[in-house]
Order: sequence, then structure tokens, then C-alpha cells
Amino acid sequence: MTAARSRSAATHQALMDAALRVFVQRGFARATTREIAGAAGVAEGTIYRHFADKHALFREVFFSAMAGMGEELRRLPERAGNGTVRGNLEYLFGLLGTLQERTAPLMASMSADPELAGSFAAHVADDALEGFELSAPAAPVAAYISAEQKLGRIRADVDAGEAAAVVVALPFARGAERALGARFPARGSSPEPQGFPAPGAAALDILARGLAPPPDGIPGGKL
Amino acid sequence: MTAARSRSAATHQALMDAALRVFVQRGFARATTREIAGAAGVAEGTIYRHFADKHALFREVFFSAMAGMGEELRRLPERAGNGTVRGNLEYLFGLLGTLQERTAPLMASMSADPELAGSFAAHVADDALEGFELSAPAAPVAAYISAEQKLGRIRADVDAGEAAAVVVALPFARGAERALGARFPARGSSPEPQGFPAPGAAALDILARGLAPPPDGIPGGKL
Amino acid sequence: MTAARSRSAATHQALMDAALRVFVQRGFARATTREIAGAAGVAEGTIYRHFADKHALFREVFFSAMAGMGEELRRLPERAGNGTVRGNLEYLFGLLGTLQERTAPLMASMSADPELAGSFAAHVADDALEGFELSAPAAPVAAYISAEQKLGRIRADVDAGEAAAVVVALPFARGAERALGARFPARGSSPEPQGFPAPGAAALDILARGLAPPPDGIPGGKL
Amino acid sequence: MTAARSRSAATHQALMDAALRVFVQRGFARATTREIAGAAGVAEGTIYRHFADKHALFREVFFSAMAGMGEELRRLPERAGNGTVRGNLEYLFGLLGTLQERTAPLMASMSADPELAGSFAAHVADDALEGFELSAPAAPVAAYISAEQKLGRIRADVDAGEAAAVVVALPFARGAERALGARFPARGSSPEPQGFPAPGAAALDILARGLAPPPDGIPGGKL
DNA sequence: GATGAATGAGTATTCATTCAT
DNA sequence: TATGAATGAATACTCATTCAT
Repeated sequence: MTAARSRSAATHQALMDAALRVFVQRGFARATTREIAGAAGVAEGTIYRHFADKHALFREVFFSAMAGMGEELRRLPERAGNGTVRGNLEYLFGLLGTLQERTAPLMASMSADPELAGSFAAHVADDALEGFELSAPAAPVAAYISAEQKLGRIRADVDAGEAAAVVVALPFARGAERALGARFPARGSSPEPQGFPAPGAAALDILARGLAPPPDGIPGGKL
Repeated sequence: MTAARSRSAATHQALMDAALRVFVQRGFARATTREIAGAAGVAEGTIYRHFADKHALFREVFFSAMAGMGEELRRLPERAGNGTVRGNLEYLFGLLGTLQERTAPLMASMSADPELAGSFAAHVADDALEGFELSAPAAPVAAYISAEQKLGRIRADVDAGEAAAVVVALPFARGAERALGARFPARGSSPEPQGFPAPGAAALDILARGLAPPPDGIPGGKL
Repeated sequence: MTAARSRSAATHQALMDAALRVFVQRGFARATTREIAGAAGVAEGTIYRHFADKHALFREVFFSAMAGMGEELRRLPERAGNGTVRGNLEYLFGLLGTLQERTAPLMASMSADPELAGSFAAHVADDALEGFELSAPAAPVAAYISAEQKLGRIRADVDAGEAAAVVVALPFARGAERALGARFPARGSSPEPQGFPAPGAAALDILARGLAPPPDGIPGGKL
Repeated sequence: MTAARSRSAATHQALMDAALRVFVQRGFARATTREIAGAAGVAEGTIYRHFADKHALFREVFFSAMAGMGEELRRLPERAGNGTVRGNLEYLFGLLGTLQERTAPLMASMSADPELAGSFAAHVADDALEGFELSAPAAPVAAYISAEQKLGRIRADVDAGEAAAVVVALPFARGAERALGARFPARGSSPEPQGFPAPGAAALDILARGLAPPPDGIPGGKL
């Protein structure tokens, strides 16, 4: 029975891995159950012993792709006061970059397919979400910014929520563009994935400066 | 003959309008030629008198959706030195926001479907692109920033290209998230399209401050 | 009016020519009215001013392809007694060869498409057949053989009808095979149209000998 | 597993049988996958579990129709010297007649449809041809004639290849004409399949005489 | 007479899903 | 559990034919 279970679990995992590969490569709509089963080395019918349907398979793959990230994100506010703000933003960018890298191609399938998104939304509660809210990696970021504001390391006169949105937008845009760029065979020019450059030192500088409190005695100044 | 031509042109436009609606509502993959024809009030076969295939229809719809935007974007550098930097960024956000609003749902279909993206990339040269480069709304923005740097209105020690990427990321992320949010029936809570709030005053402040030159005599300071 | 008529007649002929080309190249089933109209340099709808439908166009093309041949064939019996039997057979082979060459590809379409054949059979009486019966180029040949038998130049103990069938079969088979061979890209070997070699001297010899009356005083002999 | 396999094999065979019927009755171009599936008593999609596409189905049907014939034909030269030449020709006519009867309607579809013929030619090497060359049932016949020539039972001064072409032409023409005749609803007259009569005793006599060596001491004589 | 835009029934093919083994 | 043959509804696309101009 343990053997049976582990065999089943292995099949399950093989299916998830194969599905991720195929979803990323072809997109959900063009990913066929036949190809997924083939890539996993099982029969087509086997998919339906492990997942209710193609949508369910996608959901499970998606959740697995962002597993663990929620936990790290929720711990972000604890970093307030430690190191430099810029350093913490850098750490956050790394976190969000990884998340984007993992989920951007899958996300694209969802935003391209309302039916899929609908089935996803409908089942979000049923599956284990581990506290990660889809549209809100911004929430823990806002909490972090708020905490830094109380410590005087981020200027007090910006709305923490909006600031969080700005911060989160950067790696999001980068990931999305990179995912899109990967779809284009890149005619002639660069074989490298085009799109926005990774948010590097300059991007961090701009954001950090934009958030930094004004030098003592000097107000924000005109813009 | 004129009547015939105008009849044909009317059908063409009806098809484009209907296709845009259906592509946005269902996504390219689930948009059927039958539904598009039905929405346009013509027979299915009529589609193929006006467009080589579904991909060609998509391309034309996409180009039409971003018509004119390229021109306005390319004129951005002319604004350097006029008004305030913040004001110009606000104008740019409006421009990019409109562009995103129009193209985001179509863009999603492309990033979700490599075959579609491939056919798009393959035909980009053939269709009238009006100078608008797909992955580079950032280029004219970089030119604008560069010009402002020469005028001393943006600090000289940031890379114009990276700064442009940061600036462009904001409306992009907002548009993409909004498009994704629209896919979710929003269980219970807000009927409003969720996602990042529009880049508002706070976002502009942060960016403008991050780009602003240091007060006289004071270097960039530690971050 | 004469101008109008001749303009119309020119269009009619252009259509016939174009249709013949396209029917031969693509076969009736794959020949589209669009391609035929294009090849004739007229609009698609124009076809229907000159022909009731695609079947009618085919019929007219077919009849035109074998125009005149009937007359020559019917005069064959007049050659009995003139020249040599072998020489007359050679002449006949030339005649039938030409006929085959012209009609074989069209014939193939008919034998491949019962509906087309049916519409053809149904309209045979309505169109001008000029005395040419489809399945009976054998009839005048049989008459010729009969006449030669009476003159003692062909042995009397063969049935004229069956002998005619044998004679007619040769160019028929050659033409059919040549038409079929033309369909095959001829992998590697000869770029020439394969198939049976043209009925040449040897074939004529065999037939002529087979039909020749036995030498005086010697019966047919055992076979 | 055995059961599954036999079930699959039965479906495969049912599909082949049904396809043969429908191809013969309607011709390849007008044979719809729907009708074939219906005739086989399976769903339309099932066709594509057994055959790559309609062309592949046609090819397999065609090969199956001429299965075994190649073997018998290749053994023809072994008959040289046995029985009478006329008897051997009669046997050959039977063989070729059967082959024609089976393949003529399918052959017609190929000669009427270059695309089909092309796909056929392109895949001939991939499928098992069992040594049967499409355009050359004449080859083994030529070998037989050659062998008889060495034995003095067929006159030495005819080219074996051309003689073979003549011999083969007879059943070919008869089969082709019969197939064509079957397409015509036979207006009024004979309900019997029209066309050339079967190559009967007379035809055999003519050929046998044409090939027979001259009586001792008498050369071929004038023709 | 000629046009060519529009039609819409028809076609081959795909693919998620089921179910007997 | 796993299989894979079978399903059948759905889909993009074709093409002979019509008809208003």
C-alpha cells in the first residue's frame, strides 16, 4: 500500500512537472492532455485519476509554482529597521522576481482565458492557498513600508499602499515583459530575451531616493 | 463601385470591432470565428474575404488598437524643459495608461500563446507599424529623460535607459493587473476591478523625487 | 452588339481555356472557381453568366477537347483496302493517342467522381455530341476490321468487335498510364513521364501479325 | 490487453472496409470522413486514432487492395515453358483483371487528384510495398516473355518490354473502362456495366498469334 | 455583360473526457 | 491504479453559388 501510494504520488508529481513544462511552453490553451501525458510518461486517462480536469491540473500546478513564497513575503515587515531600506528593497525584488519568473507564464494563460481565470477564482477557497492572496503581494510590502515610516527611514508623507504598488510594479513589469519577450523569436537582433532590463542598481537608487525622508530641516521641495 | 467599396469597408470595420470585443471578452484562444462573425452580423465565411486567417485578424485588431499612440510617444522628448518633470511624467502615464488599457487584454493573449506571438512577430514588418516598436515604448521615454538630464532637471548620475524602464513599468503593471483582475468574477467583495491602484499622486511624487537632482551642494547621500 | 457578342465570346473562350488548364492540373474536384476565374482574368461571378454551374463548364470543356475527333474516326472504314493494315493501324493509333492525350486527365476526373459522371451522362443528349459516343471509339474500328476481313486482309475467324477492343485498348492504356504517371513526381529516377512506352513498331507488329490471315494453305495452327 | 488489441484491430479493419466501400462509391474527393465513420459504425474521431489523415487511410486501403498480387506476379516467369503460351497469358489476364478490378476505382481517384497522388508517391517507401512497383506490373511480364523467347516459344524479334506493355494494356484498358462505365447510370439501354468486353478468347488468340514464332522456314513476312 | 462582396453549408481535423478492461 | 481506445462536440477554414450594383 505504501508502494502503491508512493507509485501514485510519483505519477502525480510526474504529471505536475510535465504539465508545468507544457503549460509554460505552449500556454494553457494549446497544451493538450495528450502532450502532458506523453511528457509524464503515462497514459492520457491517468490524468483524470489525479485531477478532476485540465483546469484542476492547472490550478494545482500554479499553486505549487508559488509555494513557499507567501511565507517569505509575510515575514517582510520583520526586516523593518534592519540593514538599509535599499537593501531590503533589493531583497524584496529578488523575492518578487523569483515569484514572477515562476508564475508569469501561467499568469499569462489566466489573463488570456477568462474561463480558466473563472474556474481558478471559483476554486481558490477550496484549495490550500497558504495565506497567499493572488492580487496582493502588495499587502505585506505596504506593511513593511508602514513600519519603516514609523522608524523614520521612509518619508511619512507618502501613502504606504500606493508606495507598495510602485515598488511591486517593477519586478512585475520586468517579469511580464520577459515572459512576453520569450514568446517572440526575436527577429535578427538579440537572441537574448528582450524586454525591460532587470531592475538593477539604478532602479533601486531611484526608488530608494524617492522614498527617502528629506534631509533634516528641508521639506520635500517642489517637483 | 463606391457603394461596393464602402459596403466592404463597413463590413471590414464591423469585423474589426466585433473581433476586438470578442478577443477581449474571451481571449484569442476561445474566441471562435463563429462568434466573431455573429457579433459583426455577417456570415462566417465573410471573415476570410477580409483577413487571411484568425491570426491576421488579430494582428490587424492589435495594430488598430494602438494606432496613433506611437506618434504621440515619439514626440515626448520635445516636452523636455517644458512644464515640470512631474507634470510630464503625469502626461506620460496618461499616454501609457491608455495604450495599456487598449492593448493589455490582447497582449495577454499573445503572451499566453507562443504560436500567435510567433505569427505576430513574423508579420510585424509586413503590416504598417507606424514606427511603433512593440517592446520599446521605453525608447522615447529614455530620450526624454536624457534630454532633461542635459537640462539639469533630472539627476545626471542615473542611466536614462534604466530610469525609463522604471517609469514605464508603473502603468504597465497597473494595466496588466487591471486586465487580470477583470478576469476574476471577484467573489463577494468588490465589484470594482481589483489590482494595483492607478499610479496616482503618490506614485508620481516618489518617481519625481527619485529622479530629481540633489539640492545644490548636497550629493546623493547614502541610501 | 457585335462588339458585345465578341467580347462575350472572348470571355467565354478565355474561361474554357483557363478551365481546361486548371482541370488538367488540379483535377476537377480540386479546381476552384476562384482559380479558374483568376486564370481567365475575370471575376468569379462571370463564370455563371456563361455556364450554369461548374459541372456544365466541365462538360463544355470536355466536349471541346474531343471536338473533331469523331469525324475522323467515323471515316476510318473508308481506309479499308488502302495501304497496309499495319499502316492503317498506325494511323488509328495516332488518332486515338491524340484523343487520349486530350481527354485522359478529364476522363480521370469523371471516373473518380460519380456525381460528375452522372451529371455528364444526364446532359449528353442536350449538348452537341457530334456523333461521338463516349464509350465507343471501338465501333468505327470494328467496322474497319470487318471491312478488311471481307477483303481478306484480316483473318476471318476473329470477332471484329473483340478485335477492335484489343486494338483500341493499346493507346487507351498508354494514355491513361501516362496521365497517371504525370501525377507522380517520379522519385529520383526519370524526370520523363513514366508509364507504358508509346505503342511503337513492336506493338504494331504484334497486333498486325495477330490479325493477319494465315499463309495460304496453312490453318491458324495451335497456340 | 489482448481484448483491447483485438478490439482496436477490429475497428481498424472496419474502418478499412468502410473506407474502401465509400472511396469506390463516391471517389476519394467526395468521400467524407463522416460517411466513412458512419459506414464503419464508429465516431468520426476514431478515424484519427488509426490513420494520420484521410490520405493515409487511402494509402492503406490501396495497399491492402493489392495485397498478395505482387507475389503472384513475380512468380510469373517460373511458368515459362509450362503449358501453352496462350494458357499462361490467360492466367496472367486473370491476375491482372483481379488487380484492376480491385484498384481501378482507387487508381482513378489518384489520377484525378495530383495532391493525393503526390502524398501517395511521397509515402510509398514508408509503407510496405512488398516488392510491387506501382507502374510496373509490366516488369515480371517482360521477364516471362524473355524466358519464353529463350525457349523459342515466342518469336525472338520482338522487344520483350514492348510486348509486355501490349499484353498488360489489355486487362488494364478493360478494367479502367469498366470502372468508368460503372460511373454512368446507363441511360435507358443496358443495366450491365458497359465498356470493353472482357479480353476473351478472341483477344487471347490475337495476342498469342502475334507473339508466336513464325512457322519453320518462313520468316515474319510482310505486314 | 461583368463585378466581387457576401453567403452558409460543408469539411477535415483536434482534443478533453469517459469507460471497459 | 493505470490504460488507451473510443467518443463527439467543437473549430477554423473552403468554396460553389447568389445578387445588388
